[in-house]
Amino acid sequence: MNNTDNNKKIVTRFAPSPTGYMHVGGVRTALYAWLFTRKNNGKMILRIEDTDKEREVPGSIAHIIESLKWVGIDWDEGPDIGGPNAPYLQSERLDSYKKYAQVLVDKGLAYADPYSEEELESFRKQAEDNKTAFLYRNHRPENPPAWDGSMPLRLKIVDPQKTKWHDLARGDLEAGPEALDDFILIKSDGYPTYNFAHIIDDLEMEVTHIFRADEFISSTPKFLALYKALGIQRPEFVTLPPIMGPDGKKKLGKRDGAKDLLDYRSEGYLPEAIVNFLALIGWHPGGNDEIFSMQELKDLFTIEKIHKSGGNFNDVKLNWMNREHMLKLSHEEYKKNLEVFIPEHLSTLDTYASRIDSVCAIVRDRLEYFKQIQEMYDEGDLEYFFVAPLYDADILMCSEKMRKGKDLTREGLAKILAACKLELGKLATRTGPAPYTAAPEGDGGASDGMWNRESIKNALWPIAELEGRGIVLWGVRVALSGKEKSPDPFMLAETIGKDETLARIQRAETFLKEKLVLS
RNA sequence: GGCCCUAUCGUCUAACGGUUAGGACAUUGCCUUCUCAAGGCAGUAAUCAGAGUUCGAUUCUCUGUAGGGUCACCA
Repeated sequence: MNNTDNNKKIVTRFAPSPTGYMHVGGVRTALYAWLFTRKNNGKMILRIEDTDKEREVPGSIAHIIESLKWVGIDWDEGPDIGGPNAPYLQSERLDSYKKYAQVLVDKGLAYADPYSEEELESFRKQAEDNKTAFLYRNHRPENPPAWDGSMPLRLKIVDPQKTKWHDLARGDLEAGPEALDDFILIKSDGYPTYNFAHIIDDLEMEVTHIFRADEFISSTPKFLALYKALGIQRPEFVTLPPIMGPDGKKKLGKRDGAKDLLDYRSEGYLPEAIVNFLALIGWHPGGNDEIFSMQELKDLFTIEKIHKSGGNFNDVKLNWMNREHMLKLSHEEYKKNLEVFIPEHLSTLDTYASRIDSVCAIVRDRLEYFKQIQEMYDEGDLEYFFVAPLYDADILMCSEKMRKGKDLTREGLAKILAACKLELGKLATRTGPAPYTAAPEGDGGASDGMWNRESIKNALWPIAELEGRGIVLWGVRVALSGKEKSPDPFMLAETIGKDETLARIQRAETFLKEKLVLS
């Protein structure tokens, strides 16, 4: 608090345009600004750049706000909460732009553009034919008409020269005089262009640091010319490297599959993981750590560590990272997140409440994002936890390889299952703590005859050693799950409970015998 | 095409003139094992190219090459 007294308070802004949803590139810009602001006890402003009425998409402002909030980004002033610099919609700040535009007109640094669209187009074509860059200033009207608001207003570049400037993230940058042209300040519809509006707003809102995307580098000379014309000091530029699509060929954009940020929410990604992942495309604190919480990112963040080169958005690694964050969740948090995606068909069953905790624990190692539980369901890998499965004789009988030379008939397997049932029947019904916490290592709970993973294993083991592990454990497991692939039989038995375990083994036994008689 | 930016394993990256160029994801093999998953161990894999500066370049300079951005009454 007291160490920044001598310095000007840091003010940043995130200024999206309401032209649709928010994608990961935009979020990353907001994230860096936010990390920087919060680390330095600054102030963050949310401003909506809605000067293009054509492209505006209704509802996007609310959608953007929701997106930002989801990943944990907040702001001190904005259209939703107000503030001393209100309004925060550019469309409501037209008077300001007009005021500064008039200043420039009075100074002789801005003038009305009298050309029609067709005339402009022919100039452009001319330049193209001559293989030179089109510069409006080469066609600047000698005696422009007075600006009455019906024509576009352009900035007059008086002395186009090479421009040099410093960017906090990119270092020293420069551009030739070709980058400087008489650009439009106010459009003929009365709205300002981005180029003009953002500079006025940043001035009035006293923004000190502009975090922006890579594509603004090329228009920076124009901004600089405007700052100069207005006679004002510019904020610091912090230009972020681009995020490329998975193929690394193109800047990630909506057209190239950049998803709506909120899609990640509906797929069961954790906001912490998204933030962690995004933070590390284009920035790294150094060292070998990769998993960071929002708090850690905030503590570690420095502009100096922002990269210059672009990075790819690789969702395979995002999935890995999401799992890492899922693993950090407490059981209760995990369960809460998971249950959103469990089909109602299952969650309304009588067996659901007593088994879901255990299912959470089993599923923990297997999911990279919560919606994958639905994929499990679709594959038939979830239902058997709650409902007795149907059997397939070929699956119930394990493979030759598993038998390790031993002969096995259906009747033989039925007998083995009967023996397993007998042994398991001797165990007491579980009365202890929830199964997901009752998986003691070693012999804890193994000798007391309680129904848990360890005691189940001990009950089954002698039979498995006698008849062959492959045959017995496979047989019991499939009797419980009905599936070729599933968690091990001990976990399954523990999860579904003693009664259900015995009942399912009985069913499998009967199934084998009946099948035998029938065939 | 003009202007501009960038360049380390397939991908995300570490290194701020001296390292056997490190980690992670992915991939491959092995171990564990009743299957699947998880886990453990191991392996393959990079400084775009060419000049210079330097005792020494991934690191600094230049050229080339490649990729990207931008040249709107869009932001």
